[in-house]
Amino acid sequence: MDYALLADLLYPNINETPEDMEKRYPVRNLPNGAFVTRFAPSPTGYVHFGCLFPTRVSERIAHMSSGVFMLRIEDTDAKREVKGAEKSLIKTLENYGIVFDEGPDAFGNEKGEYGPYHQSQRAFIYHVYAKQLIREGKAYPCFCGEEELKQIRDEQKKAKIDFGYYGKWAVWRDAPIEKIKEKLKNNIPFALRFKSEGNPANKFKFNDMIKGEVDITENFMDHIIIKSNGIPPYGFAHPIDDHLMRVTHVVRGEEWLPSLPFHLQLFRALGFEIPKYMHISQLMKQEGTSKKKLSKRDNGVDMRYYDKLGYPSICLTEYIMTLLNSNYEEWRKANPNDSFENFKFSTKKMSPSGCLLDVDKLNDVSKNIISRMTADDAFEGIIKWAKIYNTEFFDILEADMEYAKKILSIGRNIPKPRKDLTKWSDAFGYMSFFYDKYFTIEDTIPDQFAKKDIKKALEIFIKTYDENDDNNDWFNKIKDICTDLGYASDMKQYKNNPELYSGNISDVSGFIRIAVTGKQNSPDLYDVLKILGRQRIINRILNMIKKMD
RNA sequence: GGCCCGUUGGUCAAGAGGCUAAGACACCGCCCUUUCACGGCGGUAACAGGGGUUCGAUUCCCCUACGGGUCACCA
Repeated sequence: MDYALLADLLYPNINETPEDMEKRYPVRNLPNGAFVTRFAPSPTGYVHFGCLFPTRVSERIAHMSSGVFMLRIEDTDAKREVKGAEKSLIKTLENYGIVFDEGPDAFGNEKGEYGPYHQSQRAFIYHVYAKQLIREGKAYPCFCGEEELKQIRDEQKKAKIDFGYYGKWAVWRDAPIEKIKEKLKNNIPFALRFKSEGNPANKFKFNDMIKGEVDITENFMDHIIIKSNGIPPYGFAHPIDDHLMRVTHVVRGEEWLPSLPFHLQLFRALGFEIPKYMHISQLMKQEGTSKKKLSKRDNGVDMRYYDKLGYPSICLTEYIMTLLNSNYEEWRKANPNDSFENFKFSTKKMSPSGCLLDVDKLNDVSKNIISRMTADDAFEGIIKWAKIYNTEFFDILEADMEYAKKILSIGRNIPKPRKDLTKWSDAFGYMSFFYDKYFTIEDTIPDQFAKKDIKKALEIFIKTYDENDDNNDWFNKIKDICTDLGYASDMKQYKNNPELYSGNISDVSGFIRIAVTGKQNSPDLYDVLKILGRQRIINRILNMIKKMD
C-alpha cells in the first residue's frame, strides 16, 4: 500500500505538515515549573456543580505557578450543542471566580496566541495530523455506515466478545486502494480510524497525579479519529490541542480514565510528549445507603440552584476548597480573613475517592463567611439577590437602605459574630418583623404565665422605655419590672430557688420580645428595639395588650 | 459481561508497619448567658470481610464483597 498516495487522496488540500504546526504554536516562554492547564467543556447546557472541581484545580495550579489557564470549547458535536450555553458558562464560572487567561470570553472574542479555542474551528489542524498518520500507515479510512457498524455490534453481542472495530471486524483496515478509490469516486463519506497496534495482553503502569499508579491495558480498538463530518471526536482533538496549546497538566473527571490507554497511544503515535494527568473523583449523592453519581436531574447539581437560594459564590468556592484539600480548613482557621488564593493548594492532598455533596457542611461554611461580612457587604449581597428572586423584598430594601443596613449590623463586626444567615434567601425571614407590613405574631407566650403579669410587664415597659438609655440603664429597667412582678431579676438566684418566684428576667424579656418581634428567637433585644424605634414599639405592645383583653 | 477506579465514624477526612486511630460538619449533654444566637468544654460514633507477609498490620500483597465509572462517527 502506498500510504503517501492514500494520504493525498484523502486530504488533497492539506499541504502543511506537523512541523509547520510546531512553528505556528511554539513552546511557551514561561518561568520554570509553570503549569499550563485548561478547562475544556462542551457547550451543552448549564454549569454542573461537579464542573467547579476540575476548574478550580486547574485554575489554582496554573495561577499558583505563574502559568496559564485557558478555556477551550469542545464543540465538535453540533447535535448536542445548546445555544447560549457557552456564554452562560463563561459568566457563571466568572461569578465563581474562575477567570481564564486565554480563550473565548462572554462577548464572543478570543484572546491568546494558541487559538482558535473552539475545536470546531480547528479542523484544519486536525487534518494535518490525520494526513501525517495516514502517510505513516497509522490511520485508514472506514466507509462503514451506521447500519454496518450496528451489524458488527450485534454479532459481537451474540458472540459475547468485546464490542468495537478491531481484528476481523475491522473490515476496512487493510482494504486495497482500488476499493477506497471507488468509494471516494462515488462520494461516499468516510471516517478516519486509527490503526491500533495494541495488544490487550499487554499491561503497564501509569502514574496519575491523583489516583497514583493505575493499571493500563493496551487499547486494541481502531477508534475513529476523524468523523465523517471532518471533525475529530474528543479522543483525537485532546492530544493535538493539548500538545499544540502546550498544556502541561490535564485535569479532568475520572470518567475519562477508561479511555486513557487510547489517548496515551495517540500521544505516542503522534510523537508528542505525554502531559501529566490528574483524574478527579466524581461528586456523589446519597441514595438510600449507597453513593450514586450526581445526575443532571438532582437538586443541587445545576449551579442556578445555588444562585436561586442565594449562596454567595465565595461560599461555594470555600466549600469546594475544603473538599479539595484536606488541610484547607486548618489553614482557614489560622487565617480567617485571608483570600483562599493565598492557600498553598497541593494536588498531593487530593483524595482518590469520590465524596458526597454535604449540604450541612456547605451551610456551615457559608454561615461562617456571611457572619464575617460587614453589614454593607451583606446588604449588597441580599439586595442583589432580591432584585432577581424576590422583587417585593427588593422594593422594601431599596426604599430605606439605611434601615436595612442597621438591621444587618446587629451582632456583626465583632470577634464572635452572629450566624443567622446561611444564604441570602434566609434574609427575608430574618428581617421581616422589622417591617410593619410583614410583622405578625408567630410565637405565643407560654400559658404558664399569668395574663396580668404579662400585661403589667408590658405596661410598665412602655411607660419607662427611653430610647436614649444605654444598654445598662435599659437592662436595669427590665430588672425593676421583675421586682414589681415578683419575678427574679437575677438568674442565679432564680436557679437556686425557683420556687420563690413566679418567673425570671428571661421570661420578662420573652414577653417583650414576642410582643415586639412576634418571635421567640430574635437578635439582641436592646439592639432590635433601638432600630424599631419608640413609636413602633409602643404600637406593637399596645396591640398585644389589647389582644389579651 | 470485559476493562478500570474506589472502600477509616452518618458526612468530609488525617494517618503511610507499633498512636488511647486526629480534626471538621451533623447529633447529644454541660457551662456561659436578659432571649435567640455566638462561644467554651465534653460525649456517642470508624479502619468492609477473609487469607497471607511480619515479632506486630488501618497501613504491604492476594482473594471476596460492596459501591462507582466506562465500553459511540458524545464530551
